[in-house]
Amino acid sequence: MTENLTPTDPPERRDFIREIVAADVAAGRVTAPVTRFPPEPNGYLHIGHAKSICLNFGIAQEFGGRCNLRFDDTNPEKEEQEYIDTIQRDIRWLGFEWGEHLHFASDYFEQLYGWATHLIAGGLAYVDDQSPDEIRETRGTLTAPGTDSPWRNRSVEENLDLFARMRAGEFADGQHVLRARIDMASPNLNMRDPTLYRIRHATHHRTGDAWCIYPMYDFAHPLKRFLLRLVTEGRVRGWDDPRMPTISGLRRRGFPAEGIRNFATAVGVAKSDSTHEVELLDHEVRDVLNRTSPRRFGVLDPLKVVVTNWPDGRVETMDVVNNPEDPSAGTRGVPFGRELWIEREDFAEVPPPKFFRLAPGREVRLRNAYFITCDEAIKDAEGRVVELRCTYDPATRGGDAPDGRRPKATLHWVSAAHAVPAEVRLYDHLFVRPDPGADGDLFADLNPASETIVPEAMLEPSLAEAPLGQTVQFERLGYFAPDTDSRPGALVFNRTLTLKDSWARLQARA
RNA sequence: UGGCGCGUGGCUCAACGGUAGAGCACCUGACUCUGGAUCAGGGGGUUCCAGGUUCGAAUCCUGGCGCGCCAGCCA
Repeated sequence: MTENLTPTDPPERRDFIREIVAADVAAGRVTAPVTRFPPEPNGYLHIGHAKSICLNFGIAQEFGGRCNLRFDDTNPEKEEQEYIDTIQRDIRWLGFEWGEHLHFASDYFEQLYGWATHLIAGGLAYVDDQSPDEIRETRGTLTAPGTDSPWRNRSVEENLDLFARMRAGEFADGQHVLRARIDMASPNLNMRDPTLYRIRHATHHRTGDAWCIYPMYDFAHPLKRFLLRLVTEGRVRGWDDPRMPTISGLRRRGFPAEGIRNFATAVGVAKSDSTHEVELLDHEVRDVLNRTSPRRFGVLDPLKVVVTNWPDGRVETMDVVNNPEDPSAGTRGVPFGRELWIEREDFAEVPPPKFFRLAPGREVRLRNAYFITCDEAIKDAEGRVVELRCTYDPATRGGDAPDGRRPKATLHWVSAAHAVPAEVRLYDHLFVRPDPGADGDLFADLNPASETIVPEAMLEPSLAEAPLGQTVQFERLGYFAPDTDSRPGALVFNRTLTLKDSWARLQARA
């Protein structure tokens, strides 16, 4: 037997569900809660599932109980083994474990069938011969009651016989259906004799052809179809596209599991349906990444700098801190030479007010390297700046001046002779509005600029073997993660998130 | 012209009959070898409206108004 989970510290404030569980435990009604996460294996898990996973597994953990993973696989036409595998991988990646408590609704088909038989025997269910259209027409409307099916009052014996023959495969799809006998006039549409079983001659991914009738379930889940369409119609790179709000997509984009868990905690549990600003997720993710991600230098839009007083061919290795938030992360060597790449937007020929970076005649610090002063900007025939001629101050090695002078800006840089090129993919919101599809056409709201490809960014050489799963910070730019498309010699990075940028905000206001 | 759920700062939510709070966002200052991070401070609410119960109502009651979900042989 798998042991129950070890209790962890409960969150500071309890939501109403945890209140109920705590009260039940205190009153001795239960010793340890058993929760469940019941996905249907018809797609990839998304951020909404992540919240549910954190809730159910989280409660189990906090109270020393356990959480069952139960697949609701009752629709053979939409479900696939691939989804079962990826769902399990995603839950584990988030940091949760169900041990041996893995279940499938399909394991209980026989039991479910038995219950259905009992309902029939008790007069609570009947076999209906109406067509789907007829059933819809007789269900009534929001304001008008439905009407009884002509088959509603069959004898128990006849119902039992028909239901057994449904199972035996004597009928075609749609010929019969098993319905609960409740109230066709109920103001609650869900109570107007809901369908319990339908005939589906299809091969189930687990039970094969053992069954041709399948039970119905009564949840509702708006997102699924929505994401599926994006995938099947080729609007994104797949279920794990970094723009997709799936767990696999967030992981590929570089979001850490801890950030997603913290988000789930932060949004808490409300009784009503809730939506949340993406900013909150971003905030939690930045909070984790700021503490944990190694710093690296990468230039997205390279501008050549030639250090004219630097001897040709000379290379120095600068000692650069890996993470100022975490001294134990140590330092690394980064080569520095006569020719460098800096970010094009870090130079302005005519600097606007409050622009602190490089400009003709101005001195800046190259992070953990030297101070440089721009002497000249070289332009091509169209007047575009193509190269900067600068001089460095040998006394400022490491980034500090003996005379104590402090430049107003510190720039990231990459040695041109050692740089490794990489494709970098920048992401923006998948949709141009928070309620995509509200006007009826989901695809009309797709953001055409949700992905921008930078074909040749220049990265420091240590990034040449960036391992998958490691999100790094490109200093001053944001967080980046190697994409699954990345190969040695053909690196691909995803921008996870930008850093907050008060200069960009200033510009946006102007 | 039905059922269920819900209306609290810009956003998402707390407050469970006893001084309306938090996080995010925003603004200001300090600090800084990332215009990042961090720290300190600040602006912001007739709790949808109208009645009622109560010493006291965001909270309970009544009636409005508004929003969401529900009419698959999907889950």
